[in-house]
Amino acid sequence: MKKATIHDIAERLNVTASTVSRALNGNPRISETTRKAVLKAAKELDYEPNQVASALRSGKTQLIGMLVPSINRAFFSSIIKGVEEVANSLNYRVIVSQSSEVLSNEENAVKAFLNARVDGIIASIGKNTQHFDHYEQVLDRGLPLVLFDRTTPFLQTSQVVIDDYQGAYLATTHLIEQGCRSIVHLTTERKIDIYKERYRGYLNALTDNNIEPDTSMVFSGNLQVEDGRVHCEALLKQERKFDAIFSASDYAAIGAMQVLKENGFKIPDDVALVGFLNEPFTSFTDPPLTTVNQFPIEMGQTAANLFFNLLNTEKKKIRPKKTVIQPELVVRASSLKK
Amino acid sequence: MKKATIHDIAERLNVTASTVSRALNGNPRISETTRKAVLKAAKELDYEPNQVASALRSGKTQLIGMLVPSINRAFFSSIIKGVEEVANSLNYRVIVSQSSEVLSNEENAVKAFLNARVDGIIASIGKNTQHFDHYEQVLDRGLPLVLFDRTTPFLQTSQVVIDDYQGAYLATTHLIEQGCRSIVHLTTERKIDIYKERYRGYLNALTDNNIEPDTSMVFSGNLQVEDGRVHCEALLKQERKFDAIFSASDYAAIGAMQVLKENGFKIPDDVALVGFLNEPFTSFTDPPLTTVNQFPIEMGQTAANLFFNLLNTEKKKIRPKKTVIQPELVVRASSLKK
DNA sequence: ATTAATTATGCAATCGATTGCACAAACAAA
DNA sequence: TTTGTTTGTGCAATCGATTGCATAATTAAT
Repeated sequence: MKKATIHDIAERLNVTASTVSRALNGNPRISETTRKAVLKAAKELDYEPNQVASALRSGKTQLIGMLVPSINRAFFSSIIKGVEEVANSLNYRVIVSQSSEVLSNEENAVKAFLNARVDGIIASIGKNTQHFDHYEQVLDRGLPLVLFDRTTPFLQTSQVVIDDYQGAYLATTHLIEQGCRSIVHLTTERKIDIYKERYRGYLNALTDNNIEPDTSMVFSGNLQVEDGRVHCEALLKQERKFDAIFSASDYAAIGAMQVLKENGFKIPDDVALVGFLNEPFTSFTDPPLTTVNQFPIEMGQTAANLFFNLLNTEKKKIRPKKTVIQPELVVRASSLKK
Repeated sequence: MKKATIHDIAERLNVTASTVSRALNGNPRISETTRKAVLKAAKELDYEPNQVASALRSGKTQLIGMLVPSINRAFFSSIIKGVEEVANSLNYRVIVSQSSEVLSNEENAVKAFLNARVDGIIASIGKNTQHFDHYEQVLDRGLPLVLFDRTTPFLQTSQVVIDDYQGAYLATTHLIEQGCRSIVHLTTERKIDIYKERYRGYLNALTDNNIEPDTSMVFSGNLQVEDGRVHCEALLKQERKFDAIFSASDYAAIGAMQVLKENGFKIPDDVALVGFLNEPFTSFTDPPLTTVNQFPIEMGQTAANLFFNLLNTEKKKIRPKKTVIQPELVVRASSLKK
């Protein structure tokens, strides 16, 4: 049994498909009588619009392409959640793809989105992406493009980021307030801005509190659990004096926590710890890890709102907008002395 | 500057759009000469097929609707990841929606998928869903439907689940092998099969080892962290003797772990702990939590494979297939004595 | 009663790709 | 030379909804 179309409705009422289409879309040139009849017939025939046909004619698919490095990372899946919520409420659907941080995947995903004729794209660029031609194409076609978290100044388009500088500044200041003076920083060499900003926040918090930054206290790696372990073991081996670690990632912070505990250090009394990301596991460590909340769901909602802003703005009047979300320091036992 | 269509290619080569279409689709009735010319022109004009037009005519959108209770839960986002990987490699895209365990959301999402004319649906049903009309509609339309994790015997369609019974059996047996005899079980009243199966696995492991099950050792709640805490506190208050807890969820296990540690119990020596899910945080607790891995990414891949199986099978020959994934006990320090 | 203005609907093209059927050209067989 | 195949393309309809323009029907104005 096939789905009813507007033609079936038209036939039953002895009108044309045009009339039915207009009636269903609330066109004011249709009489109230006809409109009611159409709506009634539509219900009786269990009519549901075919969005594919509609999309072909109107050029609007009601689809948003969403590209993330990895779907199953807490941060990204929460952003997807936020985007989905807003999109859904406005009758848009979200197509997700992942780049796995590989440029060619990223390019292919964007191309696939364009072929699927999405109405626009929301994306976070890969860690190592330096070419942006594929995104330029999106803009050239006049499609809305919103970047989140990992952005680039090379693309003139709306973006949402958190204030990484502020997050790091808050974290470091908090450690100082807890009496720490020798604060280690775990970071990465990655070219994306977010880590530079966190590093800058760390440095400024130190100098603002009259603590001389010491570059030998800054360790660069991949920010994974193992990196945290390695750096921390190196610190201990060198018998360096330090009373706190601010890690640009929760994972490295956990690695450090493990090593510290294994070596009999008390957290936070001997060494206070602060991470970054507010990964779900941070509240389950022992002690629970102080970290920086990036509000990923809200970030997703914001990205979606920016998206619809672009979508509803005349092309000529579009002015890219950058939204900066203020992060929140989540203070837990790993840094709270006394 | 508008996208080129097959008509533009046709015009340039003085052939018709039919020929171009056939050439691009590898129809053997097109001469090699023409095919090459078409391919060349397509490249020069930067032609990309319009999938919307193709979808309208062919009835295939290359879209899969994927419905999960919540996008940002590790288990579900990993399943999405697995589905996306397979789908992507076969040139399909995945639309995601979340039900938030609310029936009306579930119904709306399915309806939205149908309106978007997806080629089929992969879904996990809501915790409280007892009506399946919306899924029946999918089947009535002859669309592939694959259910995963949370399924129902009321729908005749392919599904992927893990062997919850076996997971629980392994977990409980492991505790017994570690010398435990009084094993508490944390579960839920929910109507979905998975918890019943885990309970059954727990019981059978006990009786198979000549341990008399004691229903007063079984606690039912929501399986969240707080529930684990509450149940554990109750146990301690009643001064019940127990030497292990097998929780049907990692969250409740963590709650219990917290309470035990707060009360000076040694884990695993005084009480051994095993959870279920293999949530990412379980490796970061202290001690790390023994748990049951459900292989969610593999489950997603399997679901996708079942989906394409259905898609490529003649309607008449379709025989729903149930795939059962064998879980793995991930033994960590929370249960490993000595 | 005639004209003008308004209102409701129909006609037909369009979006871009696909496909059954027809047909011309080229070639082979008789 | 005639008939029969094979091969490569074209024609035109189709998928279902949308929309500019035309027109019929109704009402208002003169």
